[in-house]
Amino acid sequence: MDQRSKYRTKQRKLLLEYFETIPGVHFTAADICEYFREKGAPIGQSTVYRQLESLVDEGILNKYIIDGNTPACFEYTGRDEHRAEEKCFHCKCEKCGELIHLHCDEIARIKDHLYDEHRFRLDPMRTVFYGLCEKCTLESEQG
Amino acid sequence: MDQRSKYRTKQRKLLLEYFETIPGVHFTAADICEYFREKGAPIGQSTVYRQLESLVDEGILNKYIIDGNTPACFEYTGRDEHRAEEKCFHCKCEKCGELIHLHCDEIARIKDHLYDEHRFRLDPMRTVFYGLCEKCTLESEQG
DNA sequence: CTAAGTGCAAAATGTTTGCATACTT
DNA sequence: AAGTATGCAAACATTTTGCACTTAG
Repeated sequence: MDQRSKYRTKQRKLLLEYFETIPGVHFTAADICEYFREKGAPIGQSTVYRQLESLVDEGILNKYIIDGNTPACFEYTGRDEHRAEEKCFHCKCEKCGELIHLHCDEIARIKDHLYDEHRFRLDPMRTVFYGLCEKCTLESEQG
Repeated sequence: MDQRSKYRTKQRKLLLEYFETIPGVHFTAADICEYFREKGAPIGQSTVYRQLESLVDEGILNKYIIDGNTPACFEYTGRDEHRAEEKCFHCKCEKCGELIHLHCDEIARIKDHLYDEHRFRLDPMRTVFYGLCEKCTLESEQG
């Protein structure tokens, strides 16, 4: 389970530098491979997968699974305390893919409920609420 | 998108008969294949996948995608309004991988909150709460 | 020098598909 | 008879792994 990186390799630096230029943008492992291949500085796909895993583990990237047959989506959110913040949760629209960051005390209630009633320790940073955003709800209600 | 079955084949009947004996239970496509193989009446895996898809489409089964590397989970809820019951949610332990299936009114509150306060229509079937199960919580607090 | 990371190619995994055959209606 | 479903094996897509080699500390 200890997936943290210990060495500052060239590949890791390249990846981080790139991610910092695209905060909030969604990308797949394949996107990253392609980007560096086209740039003329290819990074092996196993390295990409391994670094992505590390970065998720370190909390530098978020990982979202849209559905089982679609490649996993990643997103750079920064290294900061952003995720230490316990009042933050994420909603992802199943239709347009929009990722919504919410700040709200309700998450604390959910967390307490899960622990008190079900002995489950919720990890709010890891949990993504799927559903429909306002825009897509309206669209699908009309036609 | 029209995945509905038109013929009542032997395989479909066998599947439905079995599902009716395990309402609320989680199973994967592989589980089903194995069950019928061991029973001495094997059903081809493509048939299993195709029937599962149909049954989800017809609203007879629910399908849950836990994460990209885990097989999809299905659950029989019945052919009736039963399936409109949205009191079910899923917790996945990040450590041991256990999937916990909870029936609880709280999910309705979360759903209402997300809609009332954030205009987000939660899809409880698609949403998985990540965290630590009781066993793993205890283990990590001690050893 | 040692531990960790890289990258290739191969394996693993879960699911879908092509097609000849068999079954439903 | 016509339309649909089956089941095998092969194809697919994504991700993981084994291993020899390279690199960071």
